[in-house]
Amino acid sequence: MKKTKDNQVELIDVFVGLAQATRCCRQDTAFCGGVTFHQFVILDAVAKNKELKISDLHSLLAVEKSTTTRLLNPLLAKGLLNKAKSISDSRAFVLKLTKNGRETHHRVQTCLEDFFSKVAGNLPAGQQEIILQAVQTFISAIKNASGTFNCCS
Amino acid sequence: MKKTKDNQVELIDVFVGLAQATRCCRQDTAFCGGVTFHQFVILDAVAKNKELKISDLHSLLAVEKSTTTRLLNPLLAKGLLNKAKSISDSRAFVLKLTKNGRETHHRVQTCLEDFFSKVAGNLPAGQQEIILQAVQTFISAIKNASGTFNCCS
DNA sequence: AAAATATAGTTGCATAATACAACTATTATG
DNA sequence: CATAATAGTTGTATTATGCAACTATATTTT
Repeated sequence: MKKTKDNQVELIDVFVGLAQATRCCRQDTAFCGGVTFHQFVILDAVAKNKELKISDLHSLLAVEKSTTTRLLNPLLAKGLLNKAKSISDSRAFVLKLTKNGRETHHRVQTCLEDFFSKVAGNLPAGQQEIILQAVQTFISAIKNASGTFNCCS
Repeated sequence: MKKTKDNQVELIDVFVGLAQATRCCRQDTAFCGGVTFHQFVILDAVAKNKELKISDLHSLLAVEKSTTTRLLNPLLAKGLLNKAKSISDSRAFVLKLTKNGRETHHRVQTCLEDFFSKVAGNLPAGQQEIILQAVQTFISAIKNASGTFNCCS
């Protein structure tokens, strides 16, 4: 029982800490170069995948499909992305970076490098990999727990 | 250069993973027992601290003070918390749990124990502590990086 | 002590994110 | 072919959020 209690106490602190730390990725705040975190995630996904469909973004962003539509809108309006009907499935749309979008993506990526270098530099030397792997393991644990439990639904 | 690039690639994935995993703590979604994550954090902070002032919550929640006011409102309206002028500083208010608030806090805590047990159970046996410490280290690294860099402001 | 400054908290305002439900169009399955 | 499933959009309502302006009180400076 003590053990469980301890786990809980630590875990709530970890969750609070995560909420505090990830505030820098908050949606409405410009992350880098006038682009929000979600917007960069979208640009980056499109940059890394040819033929990325809108439906691929739902799980990446972990939002409802209507939210994906609305997160996409400003990027389309700013002319950073193009939407074209998929040839293999005419319900779907394929996303591409425009020239402007490629430039923006590159610019923001450079900006992020600075931030990520700082984060990495704040980790104990020689332990970066171990720590990042531990964080990934923790992320998986949360996802699996949410899956079966749907996070206290 | 390669190293930096690798760090960035991994870090963006970690940040995306965090955004996905912490979606279960999203503000507007009931976390446990009809209470959102932030609401639980508030209840928990009040439960653990006598004489907790509203201003103590700003940093805990990592939000602007006006947002604290507004996150508090539903809890006050539901009669889970009491607000009383501090005797030591009559600008400030001290928060207390009501009877109802104590019951709710206890109920939600029990609900969270289930979730946290599942999370802990998904971590490799014998490595829970190490992993949680690594996550805490990572959180600190982000916070420090945001501090000097204010997250790409 | 008076004046200037800082802090605690609230409210007006505007905006972003978000989900759910209902809808259209298309594809897949019985 | 009929039914069900999927891709995506839009209407609607709610929550979260920050900034700026404001009141009231406390602290610091002169």
